[in-house]
This record gives sequence, structure tokens and C-alpha cells, in this order.
Amino acid sequence: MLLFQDYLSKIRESAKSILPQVSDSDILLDDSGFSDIVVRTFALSKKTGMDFASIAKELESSIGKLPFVEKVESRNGYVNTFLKPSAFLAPVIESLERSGEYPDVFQDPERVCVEHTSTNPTGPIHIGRARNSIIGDSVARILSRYGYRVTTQYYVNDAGKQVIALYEGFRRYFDGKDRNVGNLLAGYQKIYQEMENIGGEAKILGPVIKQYESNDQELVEEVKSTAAIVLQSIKGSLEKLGIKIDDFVWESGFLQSSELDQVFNSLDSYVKDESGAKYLDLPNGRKMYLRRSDGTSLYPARDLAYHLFKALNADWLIDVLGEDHKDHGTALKHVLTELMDFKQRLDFIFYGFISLDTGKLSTRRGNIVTLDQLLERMTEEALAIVAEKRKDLPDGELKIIAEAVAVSSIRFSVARVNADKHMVFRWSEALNFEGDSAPFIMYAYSRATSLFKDFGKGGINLGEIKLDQYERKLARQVFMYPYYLSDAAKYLRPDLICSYLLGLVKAYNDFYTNCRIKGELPEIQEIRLAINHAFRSVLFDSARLVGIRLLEEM
RNA sequence: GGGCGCGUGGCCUAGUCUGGAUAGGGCAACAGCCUCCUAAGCUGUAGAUCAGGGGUCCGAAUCCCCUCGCGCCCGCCA
Repeated sequence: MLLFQDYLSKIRESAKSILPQVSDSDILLDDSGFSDIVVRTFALSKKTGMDFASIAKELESSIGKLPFVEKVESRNGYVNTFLKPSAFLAPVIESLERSGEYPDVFQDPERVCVEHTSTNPTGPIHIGRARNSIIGDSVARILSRYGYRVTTQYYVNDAGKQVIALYEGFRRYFDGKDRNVGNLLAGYQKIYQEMENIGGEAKILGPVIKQYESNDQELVEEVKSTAAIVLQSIKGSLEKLGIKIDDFVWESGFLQSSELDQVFNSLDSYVKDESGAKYLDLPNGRKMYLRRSDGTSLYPARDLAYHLFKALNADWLIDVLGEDHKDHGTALKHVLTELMDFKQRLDFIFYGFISLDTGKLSTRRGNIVTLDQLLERMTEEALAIVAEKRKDLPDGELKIIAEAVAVSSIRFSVARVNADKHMVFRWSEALNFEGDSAPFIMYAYSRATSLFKDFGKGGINLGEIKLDQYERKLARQVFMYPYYLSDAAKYLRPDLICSYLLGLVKAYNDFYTNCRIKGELPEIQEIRLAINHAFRSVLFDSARLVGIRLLEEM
């Protein structure tokens, strides 16, 4: 959990001590610009039967006495509370000096396992799949910053039809050739094409699947090692984006496993039989098949087993899944929590698909923009721009900047959109580095660093200070970080951090434009530099949560 | 057909959970700002029946109902 001066809670407590009917939703951070914290008296008026004016009067007297409150004004049924400027700045600076970060954090004993990506290793990772990784990695970083003990995990599908097709496609068409990702992908696409032509995958894939499911260890290992080659390339692409996954768990490991036995044992009284096949009835009238009539296990059974496995080392499981898995996820949770004795907290993050302006993404049909292609093209574009802007820098520096811009841009443009929304990938948008974008954020950091290097971190006496509108707005925005961080952790929403970053940086740009350092009185310089330093520290902290790579110079 | 989700200026997006003060940003367009700490920045102009209709409420982008459009799911695939 986060440790900081939580004025919002203090104001809520103060208000409740006067009017017990006050609820948390009556008192909120005010982002509309009217005040810092606002009390809405409409609901209260209904509840208490008092009129706006008397409620406002009561609250004003109570809230106004709090030491960090500058003034309270009532208007149109709102009680607007303004905090003292020192109340924003002092806690941030104190915290930074004490522990090096703001807000401070108290380690939460809860262990969280974030499962993300888990894409079938049948080809290079593309921009659609990468949405999963970007969301998952950001959520893991946010929860970790919040104080949870977080590990990330990739569930590797090396036991299904797709990877068997990958294996078989290569064996049929490329046998003896180099077993690299390019040839594997070509074989995979070719075998799917072939299966369409002949009219039925049973004929081509059937015998191999049968052999696989007869638990032919040699074949299981062969398929796994084929998948491992593609997985290696996926890992490499993700690492370029700064995404490193802690554990890789192979689905083939659950084909015969104690967890799988446990699933069938504990579900024994619910399992039904249909000519040898085993299934469960679901609340929505559908069935969840666990075993085929030939006795081999199905994906839902292995996924249940996998969740039991994850639960061995975690108190809270989070799965990042595409929206196509919504029903599966809901059913899985129902079975685990209602039919089995599963005590861990289980949450899903579902995200909408990304399509291209040329249509749906498809690895099989070859209609994809791979992460590597995207990164390469964006780095080129960024390099051209930075080379134009910074003719003074050597090529090596330019390249580092261009790569940071490309990586940050990809991550930010995906992370900033609410997971529920579908996205359409457009090159023209991807290659625009202005406005609400990663470079906009990165640039502010470089400016702040430049000021910091030239003039230092300033200082304030922690008593009363006066701030102009730009200084105050920035100090306020810096101070508010923990509220956004807790919401992002609570609702598993990296996009909230992105909104925060944009607001923070807008406030900084106003500050930078309007508040000079050079030529100002020393006491003004000191305060401005202190704000600059606080901003720089909090930006550094928050930007890394969504994988933005900040540079001291760009 | 049933279920889930989405629909906010030409384009992208915040706000929807928890109903309230002028619907906030950005891109593209137009007009400005570098003898001064980084102009990937800043200022201004123009642009919105919040998909449509009905309802609840003192008050609806937000809650409820219906309709339309788009996406996804409805396999002894994963």
C-alpha cells in the first residue's frame, strides 16, 4: 500500500465527524478546475433533509479548520476546498529526501501472479498480440510499485492443434532445411492453406494429433522444441520493448499431471458423461468439455490444472486475455470458485482486438504487422526526426534516442487506450510523434533534467509559500500521483497512468513556458527548482510504469 | 438467433463503475510565438443532435428499456 499525505481521506473524516451521513462518493478530487477537493451536497441534502446552505455552512466550519486547508468556498451546491500550496509540495519533497521516492510504499504480503501474452508460438508476435504483453507488463509494474510481490508468467501452448500444425508444416515442406522462424512460419501458413484446399484438416493433421495424444513422448518433445524456437523469437521481440517475463510454463506439462488429477478428483460429483466424454454443465446452459471420449484431456481441463498450479505460489491471479476468451474466463472462474475449493482471488483483464486498416490480423493468412517490423520502421522515422532536430549529436546518441522514442511510442499508444476498446492500427498515427504521445512526455523529462543539471534541485522552507497559478497547478499535479496510482492498481488500468502522465506533462509545459529560472530572484528560483525537481522525480517514477523510456537529453 | 463488449467534432481519445458547475485532450485545418533555461513545446480560431428513440430524476454522455451499427463468443479447437 502507499504511504502519503492523503488529504482526501482526512477531509472525508472531518466531514463525517460533523455529518455522519456523508459518504465517500460525496467528496472527491476535483479535476474540473474549480477547486482541489470538492464536496457535492446534492445527495446529502436529500439524505438529511437539510438545504444546501446549511450543509455547506456546517462543512465549511469543519473542513476550514484543517491545517492543510487554505480556504473553503461554497457555490451552486458545491463546497470547494482549496489546499495550501505548501501542502502539495512539502510532502513530496520530504518523501523524496527520506526514501528517494514519492509516494512511499509499504510492502504488501500478497503475492500476485500476472499471466500475460501466452500467445500461441506459431509465428512472430504481432501488434495485436503485443497489446496483451503491453497491458500485462504495465499492470505488473503498477502492482509492484503499489507494493505487491508480483511475478509474471507466460503459459506456452505447446500441446494443441496449432503447434502440431507448426511442427507438421515444417516437417512436410521444409524437412532438412534450417529450422528457423521464417521457415516454420512459412510451413505453418502452407499447411493451413493446404488443409483448406483438400477440405479437412483431419486428413492431414489427424494422424499426427492421434499420435501426439497417445502420449508419444518423442513427438511431444519434438513439438515442444519446435514451439521453443518460435517462443525464443517472441521473447526477443518483447525484450526490445522492455518486457521481460519471469516464468514460462509449458502446457504439455499438464497433459499428465497431479494438478490434472486433482481437477478431476475435486469435480467428480459434477462431471457428466456423454458417450465417454466428460463435461460440466455451466450456468449459461453451455457445457465445458474436460475430456474427449478417447480419454484425452481438453484445454479447459488443462487450464483449470494450470490455475491450480499458479495458485501454489500466489494469492491473487490475474490473467490478461483477448476478448475472445471472455466466456472461457468467466466459465473458468465459475468452476474454480463455485465448484472447487479455490480460495485465491482471480481477475481477468480482457482487451479488444487490434485490426489493421486493411482488415483483420491473421498469422495464418500472413496479414500482420509484426512487432519487429513496427519497431524497425518507427525507429527509422524517429531517427530521421531527431537527426533533423539535433545536428549537434553524434550518430550513436541519435540512435539511442530514436530507439527509446520508438519503444516508448509503441507502448504508450497501446497502453493509453482503455482495454475494452477495439483499436485500428494506422501507420500515419503510429509515426506521429506530436501531441498526446510518448515523446511529448519524454521531452518534458529532458527539459526538466536540463534545468536540474544547470541549476540544481532548489529548496523550500517547508512553512508557508506562495505559488503563482502555473507553479501551483504543477505542484498539485505532482502531489496527486498516489491517487492515480492507487486507482490504476485497484482497477488494473494502465490507461489511468497514461492520462495522469499527460496531465502532469501539460502542467509542466505551462510551468516551463511561464516560469523562468534565469534572471529571477533567488527565493523564486529556489521554489521553482524545487517544483522542477519534484516533477522530474515523479515523472520518472510514473512513466516507467507504462514502459516509457526517459532520456536525460533528446 | 442467444450472450458479452463497444459507439463522444473529419480522425483518435478522456469522462460512464460512484448522475450534478463551461463534455477535457490530441491529430488533421487555419492564424501566431525561438537575440531568452531544449519549439518533439506554447498561444489563439474553427469544429460535438455524447449512435437514435423513450423512461427515471430537481438534474443524464453517465442509470433503465427499445432500436440501429461494429466487434467477439456460442467446437469432444485452444
